Amino acid sequence: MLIQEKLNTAVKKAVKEIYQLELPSVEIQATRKEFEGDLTVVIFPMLKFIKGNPQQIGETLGTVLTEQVDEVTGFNVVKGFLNLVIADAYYKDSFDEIRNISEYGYVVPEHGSKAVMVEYSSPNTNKPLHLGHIRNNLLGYSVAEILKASGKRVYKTQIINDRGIHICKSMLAWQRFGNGETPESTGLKGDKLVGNYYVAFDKAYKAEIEALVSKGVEKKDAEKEAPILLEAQEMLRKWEAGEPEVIGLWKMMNSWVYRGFEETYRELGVDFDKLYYESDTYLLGKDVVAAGLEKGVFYKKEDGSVWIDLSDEGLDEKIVLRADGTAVYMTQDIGTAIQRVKDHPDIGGMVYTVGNEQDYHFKVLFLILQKLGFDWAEHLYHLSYGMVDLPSGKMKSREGTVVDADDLVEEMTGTAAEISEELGKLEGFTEEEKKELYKTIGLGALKYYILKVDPKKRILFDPKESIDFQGNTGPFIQYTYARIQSILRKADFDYSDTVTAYTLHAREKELLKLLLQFPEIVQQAAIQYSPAVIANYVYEVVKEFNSFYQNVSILGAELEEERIFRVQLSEVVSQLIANALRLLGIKVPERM
RNA sequence: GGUCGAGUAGCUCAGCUGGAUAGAGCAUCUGCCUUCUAAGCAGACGGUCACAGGUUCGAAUCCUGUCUCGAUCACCA
Repeated sequence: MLIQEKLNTAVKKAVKEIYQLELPSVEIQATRKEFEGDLTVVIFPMLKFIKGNPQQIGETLGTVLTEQVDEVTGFNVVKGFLNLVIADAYYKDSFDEIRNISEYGYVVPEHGSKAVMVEYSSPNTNKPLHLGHIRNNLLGYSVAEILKASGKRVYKTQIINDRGIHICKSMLAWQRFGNGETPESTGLKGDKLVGNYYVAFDKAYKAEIEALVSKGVEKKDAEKEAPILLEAQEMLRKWEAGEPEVIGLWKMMNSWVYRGFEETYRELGVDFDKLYYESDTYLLGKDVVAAGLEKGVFYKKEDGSVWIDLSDEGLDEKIVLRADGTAVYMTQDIGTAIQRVKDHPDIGGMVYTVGNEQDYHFKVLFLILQKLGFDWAEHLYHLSYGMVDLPSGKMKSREGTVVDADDLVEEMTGTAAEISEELGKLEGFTEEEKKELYKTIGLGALKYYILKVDPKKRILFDPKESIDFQGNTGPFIQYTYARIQSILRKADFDYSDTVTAYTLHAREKELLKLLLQFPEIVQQAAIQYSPAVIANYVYEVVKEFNSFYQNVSILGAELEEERIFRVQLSEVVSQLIANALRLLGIKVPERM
């Protein structure tokens, strides 16, 4: 049993015996470093029930707890805080337990439990991925891993926006200006090539608008009448009609993009269990709307369009089907959600990793699904995150003001290489191994940089100020892992046996306290859908370990039991680092 | 205008289910590599927790109002 729970009951029991009172709760927290003790019972909240001065109550309770709870070996009272000293043995015994758990902190999902589907990435197939997508991918992937570790079964998915007017724009531009270029003929990554034509379209479109305006057409009208836009719209109609030539072009260009995306995902280390394509799902949802009409969830306006009234929930009316019977975005999302549960009947909830610009959309979507009466609709979560902005403002693909995902990864890898070579600790590494290591470190820096920030905060990314490799960073944490591996390689004695009757060094005790928190941290991160919780925790552990490492001799300790225990402790810390970083999608190096 | 989110050290961020003197990193400055990897350690400097009220024994944290920034309120996705 955790000592906190034990203290909780002991305090309640003591209060009952001494004051004849039932305490509803007891507040126990970690003792602050500047005071002596390990755990602190806060007396103040009890004053509502117990009359008296906090100092005295503290003294009384401290005496009783020391007598009745084996683990409590001493206490002191400062103002209304009862600081308890917990026996080394408690921490030491707990350590010996977790030492033998292979994935300490992780919970194995129960067989037959409900699954969560986590959606992330969901790109358009007309342009390459950029820094905004990176945040989305890293967040979604990490939250999926965290949910898994917290004991949930998880499906990772994305919906690929592979159709629509924006796709037709790049298709049309390629048809017009492409001269038959392919990724093979140009040596360009497929998504980059297609993205270039999306930009080319925009350029041509703007030129046409300007030409029209100079002929005296109003700008607003010009934007609607530009021939190239009309042609793109016509192409979309042809696509919807299934015209073979357009479909062929569409398939070809999308396949280029997919190959490009796959490469980026592989580099980033994210993956998916199931892919959905908008071209398959964009017609879904209409039958659900019909059913909802019958149930009275929706209503029809005179022009035939279908709406839902959410004014009772403080929202507006929202259209769910156009007058001509075609679907809107909302219709699709309703249909897709239902389709997903049809495909995976074990789904009990879903997480949508989508930027905060769509907060309203998801609020409405979830309400609609609830009103339609699906039981899983109670467990939908919009993992909303802030935009990644540049000092110059928003990233815009059309205007080329984006930080390209591949470029950024390459840059980070390059920086990692520079620093590594400067430090020159990689004797005996093959070129291949070095490349692998640089990627591990570069990605570690990037991923940690993005994930340590609370998802809902926006990130201002300044390309000129490169991401740090020192301090509260991914590489620092990786470095600590590598350091420990070095110790383990050098520990040429048998350290498998449990050390008994050991007096903990103050820094060892601090480390053990932190280690014991990990399972709770994983749960907290899952409840809050926040990789930042993991990131901040692992940083704290690593800082504490480095302090220990620098101030306490491990392999050079005088006593054999010290050497053994400290190597064991180091090993457990390194496993914890690896397990925590895995939840962030960050790899650990054996050397660096 | 309505709604939602953010505002903490020069910069980037923790802390937010109320608890002790608000913590880290970067930057600046001081020490520490003949001892387990100095991407490190030890320390210094740095704060009107946007502002004003309120609740409380106690508020960065909860409530109200104000200000600033962002998003959103489309038969776009």
